Amino acid sequence: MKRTTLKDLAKKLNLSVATVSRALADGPNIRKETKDRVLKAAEEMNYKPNTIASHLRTGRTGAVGVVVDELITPFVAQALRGIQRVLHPEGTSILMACSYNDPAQEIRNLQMMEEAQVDGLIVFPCHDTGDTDVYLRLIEKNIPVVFIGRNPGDIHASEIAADHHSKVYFLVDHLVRTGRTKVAHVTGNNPSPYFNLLQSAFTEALGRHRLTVDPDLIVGAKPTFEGGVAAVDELLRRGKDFDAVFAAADLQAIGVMNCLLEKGVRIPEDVAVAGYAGSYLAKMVFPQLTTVEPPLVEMGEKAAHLVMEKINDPSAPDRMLKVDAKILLRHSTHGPGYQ
Amino acid sequence: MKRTTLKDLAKKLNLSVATVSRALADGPNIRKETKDRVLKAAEEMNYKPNTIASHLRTGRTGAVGVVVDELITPFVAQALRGIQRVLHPEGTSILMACSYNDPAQEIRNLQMMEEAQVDGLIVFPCHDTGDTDVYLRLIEKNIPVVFIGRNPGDIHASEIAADHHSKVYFLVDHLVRTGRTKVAHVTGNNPSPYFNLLQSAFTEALGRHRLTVDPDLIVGAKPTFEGGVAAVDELLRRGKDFDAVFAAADLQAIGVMNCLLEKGVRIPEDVAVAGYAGSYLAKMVFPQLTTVEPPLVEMGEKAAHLVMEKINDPSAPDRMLKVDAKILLRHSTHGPGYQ
DNA sequence: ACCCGAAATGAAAACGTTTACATTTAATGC
DNA sequence: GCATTAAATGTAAACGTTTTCATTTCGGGT
Repeated sequence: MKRTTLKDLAKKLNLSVATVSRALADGPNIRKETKDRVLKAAEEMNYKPNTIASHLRTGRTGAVGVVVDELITPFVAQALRGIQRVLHPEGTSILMACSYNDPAQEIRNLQMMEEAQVDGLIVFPCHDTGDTDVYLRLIEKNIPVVFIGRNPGDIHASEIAADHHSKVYFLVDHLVRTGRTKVAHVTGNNPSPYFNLLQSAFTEALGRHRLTVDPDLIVGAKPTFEGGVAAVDELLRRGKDFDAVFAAADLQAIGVMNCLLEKGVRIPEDVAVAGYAGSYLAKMVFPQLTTVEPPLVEMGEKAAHLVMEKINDPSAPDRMLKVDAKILLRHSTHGPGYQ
Repeated sequence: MKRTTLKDLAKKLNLSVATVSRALADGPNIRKETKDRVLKAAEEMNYKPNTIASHLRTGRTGAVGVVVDELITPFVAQALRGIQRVLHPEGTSILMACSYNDPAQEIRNLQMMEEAQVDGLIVFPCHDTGDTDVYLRLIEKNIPVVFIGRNPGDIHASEIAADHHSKVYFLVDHLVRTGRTKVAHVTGNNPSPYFNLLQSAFTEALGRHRLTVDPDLIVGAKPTFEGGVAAVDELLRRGKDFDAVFAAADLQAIGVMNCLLEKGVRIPEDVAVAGYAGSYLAKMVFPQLTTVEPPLVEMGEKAAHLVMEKINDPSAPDRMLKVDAKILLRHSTHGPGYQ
């Protein structure tokens, strides 16, 4: 059986389509009594508004696109929780696409979002950023864009970011203060503003203790478990001694740990391992991993709020929100005995 | 500046809207020459079809809803990869919603999908299934539904599932053959068809070796890391000796491992640990976890194909596809020396 | 040159809302 | 009781496609 439309309701109630429409949108200019009549009939005839028609008329799709760099890590998963928590109650749905850390795919995803005519976009950019033209086009089209975690290039859009510098500084400082002098750093496989930022904080923290960075103890690797394993192999190949590893990504740190343990190295007695931008994964390994955990759910919520704000009021200004990441000192850097 | 419409193109080219539309949809009944003219003009005027209008006319949204039970585990993440790989090239977008293992949220998500008028649905049902009415309503509305992993209740819809029984049987059999006699089992916190299936295979495999199941060695726990930790605490509290643990979920198994290691228990020397329905997470812990890995990407692809098939031909039959999960024997059950 | 069928194009309705504007009804003040 | 204004309802256009049906154009066979 066909679905009920406003027309059907109107006919049934001897009203015009307009009044029925007004009765359902609870605006003014409608008599309480007729409103009730309409609501009752809508209930009876199981009326469900055709959102597509509404979209055509209003020029909005009620959907926000979420383009993520990856999904395997809980990073995005957690943030999505915050996003969904804000968006769904507002009746906004989430159109998702994953880029799998491939800039070309990221661009395709954005184009798809453009075609789907989303009302706004929340983007977790890939580490390696490609072309930024799509972003500029979207922004020119007045589609609000909010970045989480990174901003590819210098795009004029809202952004939610953690204060990486101070956190990395604290973490590395902590490693040195607890007696480590030969700290290795596993960074990204390609230079990016993000990884460069972490590395400079790393360098700065060591410098504070009059330690110079040994280039042989800096190794680039994919931000994955396998990257961490490969990084350890590379470090060992280089033959320089190290008593701590600070990895730019948690998955790397976990790979580092696994590889070291495999080779009989004790953690943290022989080598301390610290990760970064982690999540509950860090708690699942043994020994549990010291890391810095951004408030992912909160970041998602903030991003969602920002995008909704801009959707509802296109003249709203772009905003750059800083969030405070939590430093979690655990056994991978100081063993169970540490206070 | 306003976006270009068919009308604009028609006016510019002195054609009717109809012909322009036909030219762009590459059907028959259009002269090669005019088609080229239209295409050229469309390019020049940067014409982008208004998909919303098209949706209204065709009654399709070009979106498939994906409702997932959780996101933290790579389970769904991997399957999504398969889904996206199939759907995106067909121009179908993915409307996502996560239920966070809350049946009430699952129902709300499904309602949201219904309102968004998705063309079809792929669902990873929660462990605890609530009301199945929504499903029945969706199916009655001729919205194709494909389940992955589980089928909540006995709903007449397509389904992609792994052959759990034989895999669990194999795994438990393997534990016994490698010398374990007191095998504990961590199952779900609430009885569900899925967990019951695993447990019965577990019982059957032990029975084959004339081992009876000690009810004290069966413990229910949430399918999470914390659930695994709690399960070990409970087992130790009960005081019965055990030399192996088979956990129904990988996160549980990892929690079990972590908790045991914390207490100085050696894995696998003292206790062997096996998980189930895992993913690359199992490879990240130390020692690496023995588990059964469903072909997640493939399952996602199959689900996507099934849903598209049914969207394109509503009379297509429902199908129940079995996939073959991979058994991964690793160090958590037999140590590095094992062949 | 004429007719016929096929191919190409045009006219217009339809999809189901929302909303500006016009009209009717009700309420208020004198 | 009548004018004035506000509230409630109706009319109809619009959103941008797709598609049915009618019309025109074209090519080929006699």
